[in-house]
Amino acid sequence: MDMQKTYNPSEFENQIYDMWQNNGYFKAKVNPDKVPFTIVMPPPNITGQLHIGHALDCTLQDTIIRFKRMQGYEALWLPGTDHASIATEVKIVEIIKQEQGLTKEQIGREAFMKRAWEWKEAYGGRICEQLKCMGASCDWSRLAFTMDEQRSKAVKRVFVNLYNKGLIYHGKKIINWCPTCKTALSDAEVEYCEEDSNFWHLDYPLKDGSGVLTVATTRPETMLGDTAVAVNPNDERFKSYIGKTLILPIVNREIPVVADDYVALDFGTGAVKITPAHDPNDFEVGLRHNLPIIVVMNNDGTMNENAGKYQGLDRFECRKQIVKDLQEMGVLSKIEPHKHNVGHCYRCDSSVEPLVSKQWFVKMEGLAKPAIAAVKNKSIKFVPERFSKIYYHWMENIKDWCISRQLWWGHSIPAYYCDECGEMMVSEEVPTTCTKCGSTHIHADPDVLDTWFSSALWPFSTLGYPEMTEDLKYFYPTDVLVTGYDIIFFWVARMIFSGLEHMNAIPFKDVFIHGLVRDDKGRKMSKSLGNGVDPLKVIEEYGADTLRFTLISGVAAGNDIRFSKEKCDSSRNFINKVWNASRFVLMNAENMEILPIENIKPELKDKWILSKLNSCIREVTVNMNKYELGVAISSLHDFVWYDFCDWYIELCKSALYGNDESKKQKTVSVLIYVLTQILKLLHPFIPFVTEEIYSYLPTNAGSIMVQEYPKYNPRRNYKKDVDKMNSIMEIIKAVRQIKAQTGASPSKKVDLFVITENQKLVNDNSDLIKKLAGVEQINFIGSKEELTEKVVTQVLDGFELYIPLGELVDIKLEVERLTNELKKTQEEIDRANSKLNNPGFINKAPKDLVENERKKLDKYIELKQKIQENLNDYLN
RNA sequence: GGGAGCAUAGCUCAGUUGGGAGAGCAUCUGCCUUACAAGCAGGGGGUCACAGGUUCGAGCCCUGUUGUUCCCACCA
Repeated sequence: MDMQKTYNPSEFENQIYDMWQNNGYFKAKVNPDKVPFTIVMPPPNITGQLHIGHALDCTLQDTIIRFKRMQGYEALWLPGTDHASIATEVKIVEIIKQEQGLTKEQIGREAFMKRAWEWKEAYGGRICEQLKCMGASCDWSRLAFTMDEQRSKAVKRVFVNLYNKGLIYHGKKIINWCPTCKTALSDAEVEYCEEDSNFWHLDYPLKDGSGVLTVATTRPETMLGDTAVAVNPNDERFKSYIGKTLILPIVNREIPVVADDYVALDFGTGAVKITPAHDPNDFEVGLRHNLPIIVVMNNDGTMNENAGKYQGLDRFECRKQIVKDLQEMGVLSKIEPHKHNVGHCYRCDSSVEPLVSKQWFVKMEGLAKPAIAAVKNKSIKFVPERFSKIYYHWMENIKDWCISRQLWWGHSIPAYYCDECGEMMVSEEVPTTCTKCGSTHIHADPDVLDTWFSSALWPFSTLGYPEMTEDLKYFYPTDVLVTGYDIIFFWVARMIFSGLEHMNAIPFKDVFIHGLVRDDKGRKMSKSLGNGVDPLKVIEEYGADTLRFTLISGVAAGNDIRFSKEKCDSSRNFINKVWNASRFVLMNAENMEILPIENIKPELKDKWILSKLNSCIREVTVNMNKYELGVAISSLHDFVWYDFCDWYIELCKSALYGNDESKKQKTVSVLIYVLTQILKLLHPFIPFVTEEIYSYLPTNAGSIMVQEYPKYNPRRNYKKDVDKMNSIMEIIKAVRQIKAQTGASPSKKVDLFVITENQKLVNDNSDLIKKLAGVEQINFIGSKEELTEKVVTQVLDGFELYIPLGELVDIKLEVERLTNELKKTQEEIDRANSKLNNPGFINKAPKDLVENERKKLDKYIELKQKIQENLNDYLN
């Protein structure tokens, strides 16, 4: 026994991780004799540092995969990282600026990519090393990267297939444009937030001089691109205006008044300026009325040549200037404060401009249908179920997905153009000659793909797609996807339709959704608040097991959890408890031959703990299968601490400290058995400390992580013995309670007089009662009359206890205690009576329940009578 | 505007087919009992947000109300 006296995780966590890895325990392979269980890791960004959210994600997945591995599945947890197009590009741009003082355009695309790859090689693996500190048991030999060669093949194949099926198209549409990142964004990448602004009312004069039409706008600078004003065809106020011509102020362009249902009668002025190039709705109106599209902004958010004298001004600068000019011209008739939603780039937070631009799109309608059906028909299950609603809503209202990005870091779009005839070619291989005119002057599409385009293929691209490999056949579909609710749209939904489209099979069976980790006050962790918790710091201070335990204890599917130092403390205390209990068992097991549990005839207390262990196993297993990790771990916590440590170990002490060697051997053997089961049960949650302790067990069979997980054994429920043991425990508790209430020292040995019909039970377990309750002698009496001393009384079900306490017996206190007991008992009787006197209950409630209630009533009536007798004795 | 979650002890939260309200932390009392003071024993503390309804019986199911958090949505 060379376990350290105190639990000190930093002394063994790293070595244990290396040991696991060196033994290849994380590796999974095609194994026809086993059932596969697969999780693909949501790939963290290469730019990312491990944060508490990763830590939660990682802990949940690792706990599940370790559980399944121990249950005998061929468990694969496949890790990888994401190239994170925008985030990484921003980072590299910064680096180049710092290193060389240059912009990306200045250093050029080739040099930029070279630098980016260098950075990826140097730092892209950081997060993996950090995951290892968490104990992540992923198969690192399969580490994938969304932009490596294999994944690039998958992306090309998918793009070309979709294109050939007509599901990808190149077209000029209105998209979300980030002027800072200078790229198009998908709808999902835009975050809306309410901002205070104004409604500027502008008077557009009629060409015929007969008056003005007033429009209201929140973005006056876009008026430079107006090509019409729309009114509702049913709006009596404006019927006469329809078809007339207005003169657009400043620009002096003639624009028509058109009628369109889109215009609401009861909002704004009832007349809407139409800027097809800069507003999604206006774009639609423009299409319906064949309006010209005039783009007035550059890619960086400055005004372009179509903006006339405003050319070169930033869009917000231009807004101020135009408002001022319009005001001076007398066109601005009203400024009304107005709150409205403004879209922001999810990466850089600058406000997004809707812009007409030529981009690549995925046609969503056909892809969405089977993806919806897969969840509807329960092929894929969301846990908790309510997230399927969110999924449906998004999928049912989905618009075409803009997948091209005007960035450099990412998958190139496999489209090529002939310089001479302009023919477009889409293929996996780079074409050398134009398929139409035979020219060899060909250039590639400059755009890259949305990062999520490659992430969407993750469950199969990581397993060998586009080749139908053995891995792919065996491990796909994967079993569960574990992720936060924040990326259901970005990722989960897209994986589902991609899997169905390209693999013709769902990518995973379950989607286990977890929430956000918040700080101790329930606030989101953020850089600006400075309330972020660095998981690596927590590991340093408490160890990875404590961090894992803390994260899982709070978790209920889909709910956010709060993280606090206090929770870490209590988790650490629990692990410390396990550590010390193990140490105690091992100390007693020294130089002792351990008997196999099958060869031991269990005593009452053994049957009790084995039954409790058995129900704990059931609880844990049932809840793990429901992804209720928080409930599972709390069952374990309670069993280990209360049943095993507080009771069972204490119950064993009289045997351990006695002289009967065979009894001692038997006791130690049961202790070792139960401890071993506990360690195995705990291992998926707190892998390091359980491995460390397991290695000290005389009976250890190698590494705990490859042992079989405990199974529920229906034959090991000793119900009657559990009841008997409970009676003994009740007696012990009663004596302790009496001591505490009378102020007797806990260490004071007392004599116990018992009236019972079950003397044998008490006799057989007298050593336990003596040891745990601090009792000197147990005497059986027939009636209270036999007692000569002043006593304190406690009436239990089947046992009347009397303890002579000499001068500590305070009659007044006793009367008070017994009166109180009497009151409680009477309450129970009343409660039972009110139920049993209710004909509805008697007739409609289940029979056993009614029967139970009757038994309780009888029991309490008897108890009451005895308490009353005792009370009367004191009163006399 | 639509949808979802949450509301239970001082604090953080469990409570899964409806059948006597639970844990951790905090608090109070007493214990250094040779695994553990990061501990042990004993205790106090709750109209389960509010109002109705279904039921013999509701923290749990239904309806409404209030408070709160979040998601979605083009109202210029």
